[in-house]
Amino acid sequence: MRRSVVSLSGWPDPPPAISAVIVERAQNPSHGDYSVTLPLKLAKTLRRPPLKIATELAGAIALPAGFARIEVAPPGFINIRLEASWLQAQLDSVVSAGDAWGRNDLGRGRSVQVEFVSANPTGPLLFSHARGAVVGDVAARILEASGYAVQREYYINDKGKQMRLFGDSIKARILGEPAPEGGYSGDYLSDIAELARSRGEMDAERLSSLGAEWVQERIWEDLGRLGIRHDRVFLETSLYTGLDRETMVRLRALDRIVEKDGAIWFRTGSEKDEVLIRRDGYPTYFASDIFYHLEKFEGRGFERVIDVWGADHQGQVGRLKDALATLGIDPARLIVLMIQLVSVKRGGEAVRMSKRAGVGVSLKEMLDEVGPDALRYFFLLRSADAQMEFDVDLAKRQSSDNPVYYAQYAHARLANVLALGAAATAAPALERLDSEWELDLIRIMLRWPDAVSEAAEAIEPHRLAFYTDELAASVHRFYKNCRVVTEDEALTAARLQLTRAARLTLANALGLMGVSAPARM
RNA sequence: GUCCCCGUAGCUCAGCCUGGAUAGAGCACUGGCCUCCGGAGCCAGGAGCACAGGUUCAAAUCCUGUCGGGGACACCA
Repeated sequence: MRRSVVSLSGWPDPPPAISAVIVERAQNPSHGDYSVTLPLKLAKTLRRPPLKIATELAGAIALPAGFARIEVAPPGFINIRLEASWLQAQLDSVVSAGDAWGRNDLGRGRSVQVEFVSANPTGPLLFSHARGAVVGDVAARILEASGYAVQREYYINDKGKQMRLFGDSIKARILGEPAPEGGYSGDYLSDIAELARSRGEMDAERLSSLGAEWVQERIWEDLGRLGIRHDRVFLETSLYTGLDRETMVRLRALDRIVEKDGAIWFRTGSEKDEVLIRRDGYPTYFASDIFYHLEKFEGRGFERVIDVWGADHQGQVGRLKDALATLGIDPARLIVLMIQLVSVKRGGEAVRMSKRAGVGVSLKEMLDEVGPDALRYFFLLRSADAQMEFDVDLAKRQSSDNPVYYAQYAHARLANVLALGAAATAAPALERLDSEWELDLIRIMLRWPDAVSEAAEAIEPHRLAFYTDELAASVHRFYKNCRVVTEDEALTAARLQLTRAARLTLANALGLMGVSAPARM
């Protein structure tokens, strides 16, 4: 429930007399457009019945133009209703806003980086990667629509054990030997082995980069099909050209470094210190994360950084923020979106997801089966911090009544009507858009800018999908109950204007989610 | 054992941050709706806030505890 008056963007300010008190948007249309609960809250302090306070307060308010009426409801609410004419009049400004309808300037040009996917190129993307990919991408889109300067980054851990293991695994595959302990064993290794053979490549290190290159191509391909592109790839190795040493020096100067057992530790201040540099001289993930984030904030100057991480990295958040704070960076500037696990069910059975073993459902396979639009919408219909189950069979079977088609169909219907009414030239009689369906549609439409800014503030992409669903439902009801193109030219023109505004809103909403808005389907 | 996320309708999920007026969708099920812009649609129906305390005029929402599911607590990545 919105509490602050200023965030009711796109809606007229409530009457000045009550702007100073708390005005909320009514949650139930039958209560009006705005509601005030202040009398209930004041009742105790004033030691008077809330209904009396409400009546007096309501009586003292002179409604300015645009407002129809103010009424009191037990046990002490004040409800305020907008004039239909005000709602109708908004259609023109919606239509003329075009693609910009719904955008806001919350970010005021501030720079923010969204780092997401960042899977190592040792195996193709799995279905489980898709959730973070979609959430990260849509978070970036929402921030862009809210006036932030956004950069999308893909981080590759191109140093260390996994890459060596990957090379060894390819080599083993070429030689027809079993994969090394803890190595990779998916079918795709055979393709890489084939490629390596054709090039006469046998050196494990060369094999790992050859394989990584091959896999990364597939990753870009899958992401491309999902409508996702990154602005920049960041290689872990680039952290080790001085930044690592400088950071260690700084931490040491801050007296946060301890050496023991042959390793170098970060003093956390709590019981348990954390290893930064292992006994074998290699930095831990914790260390590279510190270097990396220092580089983001100090090196590149991002004001905010959003990391999209799997829930299994949850333990890392606290200590990374602690280390950043130590280095003088406000940890609130780093926002970590924890993407909870997606479990996959197929044939009524849980499917195990393991990248190294190469089992599980690949993203490519899911893209082939359900398509990018349905896949994106599916993930957006869940909040990222809730675990979810995905039934593959259900997704395939339901592909024609997937929620995404509901929204896309609403858009196609409107587009169809607009094509049909393209020749209309009469002046629109907007005041005749007075049915419950038409006014309801306008009300929902006018909430679109708030849906975007609220999603941006909370960084919760799923809000868009739920808004879109609601909008689509209202569109379908309007379509069913209000025939647009008729003999009545003035009404036709008015409804065409409403149709234009609704189609635009739906298209912008789908567009922000990276879902297509087809004119026919 | 400590920490994080989750527990809302038969199933999959919103709502919780910022407490308000009969708790919302989709799927499934039941019954209606095409002389009329696309039935991938519309209308109607039943059923739910894990449990127990607390705070409050008011709790799905805030606090504490219990139970249940998942995850994290490495010189792994």
